[in-house]
This record gives sequence, C-alpha cells and structure tokens, in this order.
Amino acid sequence: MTVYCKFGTALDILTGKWKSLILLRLLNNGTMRFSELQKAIPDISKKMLAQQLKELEYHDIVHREVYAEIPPKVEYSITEYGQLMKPVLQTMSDWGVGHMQHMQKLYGEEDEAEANPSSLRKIE
Amino acid sequence: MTVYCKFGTALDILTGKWKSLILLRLLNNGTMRFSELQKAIPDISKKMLAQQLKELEYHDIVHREVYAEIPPKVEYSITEYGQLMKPVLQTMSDWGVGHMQHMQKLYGEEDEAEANPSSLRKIE
DNA sequence: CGGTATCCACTGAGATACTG
DNA sequence: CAGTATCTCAGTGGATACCG
Repeated sequence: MTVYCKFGTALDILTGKWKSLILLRLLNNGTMRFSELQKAIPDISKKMLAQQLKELEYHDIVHREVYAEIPPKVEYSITEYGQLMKPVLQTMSDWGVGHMQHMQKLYGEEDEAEANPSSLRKIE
Repeated sequence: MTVYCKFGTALDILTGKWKSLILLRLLNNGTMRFSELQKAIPDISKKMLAQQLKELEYHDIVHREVYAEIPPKVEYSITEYGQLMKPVLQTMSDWGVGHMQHMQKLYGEEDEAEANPSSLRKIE
C-alpha cells in the first residue's frame, strides 16, 4: 500500500485524461485565459476544464490570477513549483513514443498512428 | 491531439489504479503466480486482476507462462521490454514523494502520510 | 487454481441552463 | 467572460456464481 501511495500521488495528478492536456498547453504557451484553454482543447467541457484547473491549483501546479474587470478575466499559468512536472511529463512522453513504435512492430499499422512529429518535444 | 496521444499512451498503460500495483509487485518479486498477486494486492478482485494482466500482456509488458498441470498454474513476469518501464515508474515515484512533502508544507499534516520510507526505491 | 460470465451499484463526465 | 448547478447516461469496477 505504501508503495502505491507514492506512485499513486503522481498518478492522481496526471490522470484524468484532461490534466495532461491542460498542463501541456500551459507549458507551451505560458499564460492562458479560461476561454483560450477551451479553444485550445476543443473537446473539453467548461465543467471539466474548471474542475481540473481547480485541482491543479490546489496542488500548487497551476496559478490562477483573477482580474477585477467587467467582463471578468482570469489567467492561468504554471507555478514555479509546477515546472517540476516537466521532466515527469517528458519521461512519460518519451516512453509513450517508444511504446507506440513497439506496438506497431508487434501488431502492425492498425493503431491510429497519424504519423505526426512528436510535438511534446516543445516542452523541451 | 497529437501532443496528447504520445503522453496519453503512457497514461493509458499506467492509469487504471491497479496496473501500477501489479507492475510494482512483479518488478520487486520477479515471477509471481496469479494467486500470489491476489494476496499481494489485497483489495483487487479476480476480475480486475485478470483484466489488467491481460492488458499488460497485450502491451508486451508482462509475460504469461501457463503450465499444463492439474491444478493449473500460471506465472507472470515482466518482459525484457517491460523493464523499460522502470525509469518511468521511478521518475513518477520520485516526483510523487516530493509532492507529498510539498503538500504537507502547504496544507499541514492532514494527508494520510504514514511516514513510511519510500519502498518504491526497491525498484532501484 | 485460474479464470469467465452475469448482474448491479456507483461514479465520471457530457449537455444544458443559469449567475455574478 | 468565467464559472456553477442539475440532470442524465455510459462505462468502470465490485460481488457472486460457475467452468476447465
């Protein structure tokens, strides 16, 4: 159980399909508004976006800056502490890339491999 | 979408609450029988264990060895290719450990931190 | 022993509508 | 614009029973 805990901690943060998408966007683009994130991640609903951002904020990975304007404006960015996620994301991504190739070798072309360059590299 | 794909690949494998537990056990103990895994992971159901193992096998991460005996005997182990997961697990675990401390600093002691040593280190 | 099949309860997440 | 509230439904996973 204790083994799982530590690993699970990372998992809980990264998991949830959307967190990674959000993190990736913020990492690449810097500061983004709520609506910009919505546009950048077409299939996410307001509800999910708000929920995931709230969790990331709680974990001190994402910073939320509210401007007292009309109409409202809220900007999100990765905290300094949040930058520590980069190597984790990168490691997972690297493995993922290699694994897709491995799966192809084993099972052929069926995987919806769109032959795109590894844009995750942008994370640097 | 393409960004997500690569990252998501890793996520899909690791995700699912149980995969990590299984992997960790096999990594630490080497070969294990179905029933041993059940005992080692008390809260997992047969159904889930079987399902997760099947997925890991499909991904060439876990090897399944069937002995034609009565009563049946099946042994699971990490494939050579599967060993490549170790650095990924380790990176995530390391971050997880650090993050638990960070959360404590921010929010205090409430987290069910059992003050255990990082057993994940066994993965080495 | 090592599963599979079936049924069921619960949760995650989409759609929609409303608010400050 | 940036959310919150509700309602709903599909999929995940638990419990149980059965099979080779």
